[in-house]
Amino acid sequence: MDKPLETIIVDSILDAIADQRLRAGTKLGEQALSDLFACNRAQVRRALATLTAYQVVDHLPNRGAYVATPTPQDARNIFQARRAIETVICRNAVREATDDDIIALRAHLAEEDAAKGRDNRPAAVRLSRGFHVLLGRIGRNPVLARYLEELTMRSSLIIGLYASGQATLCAEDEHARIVEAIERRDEAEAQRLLDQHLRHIEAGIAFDDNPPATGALSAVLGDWRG
Amino acid sequence: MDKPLETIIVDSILDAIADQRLRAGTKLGEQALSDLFACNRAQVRRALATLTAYQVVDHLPNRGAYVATPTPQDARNIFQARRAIETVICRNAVREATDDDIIALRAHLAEEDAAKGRDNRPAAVRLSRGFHVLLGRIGRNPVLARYLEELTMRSSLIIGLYASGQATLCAEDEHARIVEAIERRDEAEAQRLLDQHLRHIEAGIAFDDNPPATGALSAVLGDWRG
DNA sequence: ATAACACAGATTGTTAACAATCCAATATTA
DNA sequence: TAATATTGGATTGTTAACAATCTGTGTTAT
Repeated sequence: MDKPLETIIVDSILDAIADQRLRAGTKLGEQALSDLFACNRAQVRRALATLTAYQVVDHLPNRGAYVATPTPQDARNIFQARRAIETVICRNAVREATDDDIIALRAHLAEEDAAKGRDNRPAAVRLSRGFHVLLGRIGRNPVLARYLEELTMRSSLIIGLYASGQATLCAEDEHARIVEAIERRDEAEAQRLLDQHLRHIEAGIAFDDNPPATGALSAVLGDWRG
Repeated sequence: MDKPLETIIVDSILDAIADQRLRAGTKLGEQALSDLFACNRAQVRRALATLTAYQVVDHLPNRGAYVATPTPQDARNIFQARRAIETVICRNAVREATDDDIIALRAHLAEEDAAKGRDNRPAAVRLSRGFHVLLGRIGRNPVLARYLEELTMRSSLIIGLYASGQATLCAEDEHARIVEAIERRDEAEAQRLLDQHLRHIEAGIAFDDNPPATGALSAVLGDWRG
């Protein structure tokens, strides 16, 4: 079941963006990527077209592809969209979560807790997003889940741009309270908590400083071989 | 301001799908498309990658690209997503619609009415979708607007598949009532009417018969030169 | 010293030829 | 006759070479 290489390239870059290893504005050179993934430029080119369609990459004609740099206005729109979508996902989750789903959620909370205890920020970032993505899967609507994945990815870019320094990760107790509400099948409360949670994240963003630093591509996209 | 050709190909195909000129399941051969748009296959290939990312095209490895064929389950998910997204768009529209926006909405209603009067079904289909897209623009959130465009496109495929015969177009008086509510700045009522409108469309779909007919590509994508 | 210009290297965009895969029609065999 | 093999044509996937464009550097002229 070897996946097509183009999929691997896309997923590797998406993972790197979600984990904040790839920062906004980083150039994604065709040659660099084809070297990294040991393939020809055509495949890289198609992968970049896909990522551009996902709006996590900006493609400037004759200049190349860059990791998208959301503006503050984008950020507001993205978080409004997240509230619209995640609210419904959350309602679905309350209605349709199985016992196994609840177990998975609790396990995830434990992982988040552990990562924060170990002061492992990269893991904490990944797991923080992972909570929302997991909720998306439990919501049993792949259409909404996919949009949520896109939006959480762009949220990672936003947080990396405008809140890199502070502890702007999802507060884990907010996640825990949402899980409790889902377990109680308290639809209204779960939705209220999630909406508030998203507003907290958005409020924690400072729209002033923007350090557009960029790192070496090979260091960041190292071990893509599953 | 000549657009890149890839964009023209993508938009042409999207327009054809939105207008129900391209039906679900139609094969999009690379050779046929490069002949039609007078370009080489590489550009067609990237355009198809973009359309695949938009989920309006299915790409089967070594077999080619086909216009997506949403399942009944897809349809339910898509309409739930539309309700989530369009409800928020509608609220935004009520809050931020300018006088010019209202004028544009009324003009659109008139066009819809005229097309229906002339029994011009292709135009009616296009304008019916156009109403929702226009609402999306007035909502002033490009992120939500883009998702809505994707979803209305897929809705066109669904209606074409499962409700081709009947008069399952948006009832124009429902559109009119929504505009009136927006004009009155009656947020709750506008949202209620829109939600109901979407439920009506969904209810009008019969999930039994599916005629996967397919037409000639050149007849359908004729005049792409702006 | 600054600004405009020109050139060289690097990067993206395009094209055409070649390889691999699939599909349908025909031929073969029980 | 029905099921399976085979074979030819068509379609997709890959590769490499070539053209166009951009970026940065160094030069020249004011």
